[in-house]
Amino acid sequence: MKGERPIVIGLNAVIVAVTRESPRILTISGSSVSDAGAHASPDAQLDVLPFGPLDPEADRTLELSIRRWVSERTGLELGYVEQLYTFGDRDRVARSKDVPRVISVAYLALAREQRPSGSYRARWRDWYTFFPWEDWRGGQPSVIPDVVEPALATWIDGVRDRAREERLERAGIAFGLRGSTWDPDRVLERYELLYELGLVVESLRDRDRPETTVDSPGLGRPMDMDHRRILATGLGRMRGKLRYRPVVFELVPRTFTLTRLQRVVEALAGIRLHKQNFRRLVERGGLVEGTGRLDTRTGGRPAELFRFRREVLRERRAPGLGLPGTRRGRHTVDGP
Amino acid sequence: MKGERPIVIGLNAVIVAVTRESPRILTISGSSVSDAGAHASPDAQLDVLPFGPLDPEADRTLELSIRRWVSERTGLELGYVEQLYTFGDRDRVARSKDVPRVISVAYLALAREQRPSGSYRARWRDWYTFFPWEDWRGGQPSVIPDVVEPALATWIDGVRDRAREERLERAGIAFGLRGSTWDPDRVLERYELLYELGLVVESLRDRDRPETTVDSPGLGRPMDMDHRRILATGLGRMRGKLRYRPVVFELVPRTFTLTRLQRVVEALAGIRLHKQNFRRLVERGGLVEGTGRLDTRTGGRPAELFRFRREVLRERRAPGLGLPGTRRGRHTVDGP
DNA sequence: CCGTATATACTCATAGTGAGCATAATCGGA
DNA sequence: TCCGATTATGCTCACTATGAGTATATACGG
Repeated sequence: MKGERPIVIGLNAVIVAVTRESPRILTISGSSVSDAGAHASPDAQLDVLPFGPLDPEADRTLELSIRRWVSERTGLELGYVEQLYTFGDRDRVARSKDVPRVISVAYLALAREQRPSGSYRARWRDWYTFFPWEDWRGGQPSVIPDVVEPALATWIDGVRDRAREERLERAGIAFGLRGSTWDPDRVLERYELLYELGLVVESLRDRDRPETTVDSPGLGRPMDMDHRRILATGLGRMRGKLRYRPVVFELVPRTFTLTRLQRVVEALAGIRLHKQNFRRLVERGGLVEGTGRLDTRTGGRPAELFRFRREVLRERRAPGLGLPGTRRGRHTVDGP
Repeated sequence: MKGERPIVIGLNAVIVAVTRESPRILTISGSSVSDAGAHASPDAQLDVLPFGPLDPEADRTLELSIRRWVSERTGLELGYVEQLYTFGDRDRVARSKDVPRVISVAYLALAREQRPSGSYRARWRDWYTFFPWEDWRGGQPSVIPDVVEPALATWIDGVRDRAREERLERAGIAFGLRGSTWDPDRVLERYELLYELGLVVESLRDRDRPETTVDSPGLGRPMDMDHRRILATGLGRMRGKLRYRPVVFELVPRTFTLTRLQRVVEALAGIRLHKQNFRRLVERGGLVEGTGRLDTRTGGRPAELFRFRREVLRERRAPGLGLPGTRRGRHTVDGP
């Protein structure tokens, strides 16, 4: 019969900021995770994303709830906020039937980086700490040839015929092998594949015993529960969003040089962009306008300071920064 | 204090099919709405989307839950399913504090049309019944100049200066006025604007008394609770998805003529497409392959039957049917 | 005042896209 | 049998977007 196991609902936030060339997310680190909710793992070492229960009366909408409690607990005022995904797998928090089923409505939020305050043990972390294979700014990360590809090869050869073909194809698409292009957006797909392969600590933990916290070689810092999966979802969404909405501007100061803007995009997308084309895109696309002022601290020739042109929102249909490879064509890395 | 008002969680489905040139959604119509859940309005006339409570133990994931209960109640086997959005506004079901707060996780699903079976009072309805202003296949729907535009004008002139500018801009973007292009995807934006204007019956009901069920002139069939908003979200998502994922093929038979395929896309997008360019897109894009067989029942020259090329999924990055206006440029209607 | 570093401008080849013209294959009736 | 209507299919053209590369401008430190 239904109705025996209670259901609780929580809110979850993936809060993104960028410092210089480092994309960051807000995490709650260390031990007193249990402050955050009733259902925390006993493991004291793991990070979690900010989350908490939903107060059924306090706010008119879920988004307002998120904004309020992030602000109350960390002092951060969020800029752009959008609903990310609702996570509700039966065993995502615990496999026991004695523990309530937790449905988490996750939000993606952008903030200009500020030091978080408050009693909450919040801190910013570079998101590539959790996903080292996602940062291609310096070329292909070494974990891929060293660890991922061999593991994929074994996995692929574990079955035959049709099934083998499917694995081959899936691995190719996810990691840009065999003539496919590396697609920065497929973050979740890659994480899930690594999870399936058992390369990611969480999958061992979920399959075997909670105590398993072996450091997998170069495969990033784990998180508690399914929070790394939530984060992967958020990172993928963030990258996708970059393409067709001018969201970067939520992450940079009011005026900025084009190089600075480019660095922020590159940090998020995890790839290097062609400088001249980036300028063209952003200027001719009407996304920015010059202020006439210059920034002389750049090293060489001083750079003009630009600002975001809000008007673009009504002019163009989908103003974003089309990352390369939007159509087809291979992406080449363009050394720093 | 929190915790006094209970929270319940439900699942909600927007199930899409296309019959000939009519895009349809599955609705539960008529009186015994209360079968579907504990919290139904007393009004016997209104349609709802299929929805029900979540069984916390039955299925491993929410998506499996949706598939199971749709199949149990209507006999439909769903094809493509994706999570749509989670609706959790405090007063979405009732304003009273004595009624639990209902969080609904909505899914978008595609099905080839079949007659629904089972005790559930399910039926297909053309979705333009609910959104008459969204169907531009025969040119601009008359409600827009007749009803919407005058109402927008009044609304815009209700304030001054900056605020007026903002309204002007918002209306322009949503309905493609003042040099903006009609964007088929902005379904939710338009619905919400009409709701704010009070043109849509639901907004009167929510503001005043539940008994208000006046037929608004040409502004479509209302639904119970916020289900029409959910539907608008689904329709918008569906249209967006068309652009970059080959989802249409879930809605057509295994083989089809290109004209038939085009009609289905047009039905969903609510606009007419340029025939030759549609062919080019779909053929040269590698989305379909000819079967060699012909369909002679088309009237003029027989048309070749095509099938979907699954392989495209691994070849191209984002294979969809880029509707016109993806970049900029005005969309022209191309009379039937 | 020269080398280095960064910023900005311009060119070129190619691919995608909106629009329209031209040709092919069927049918029903004159 | 041939013609007009009807639908399918093929092709051209202009224009824009984009990936890539070359060239010029303006600062700094010696």
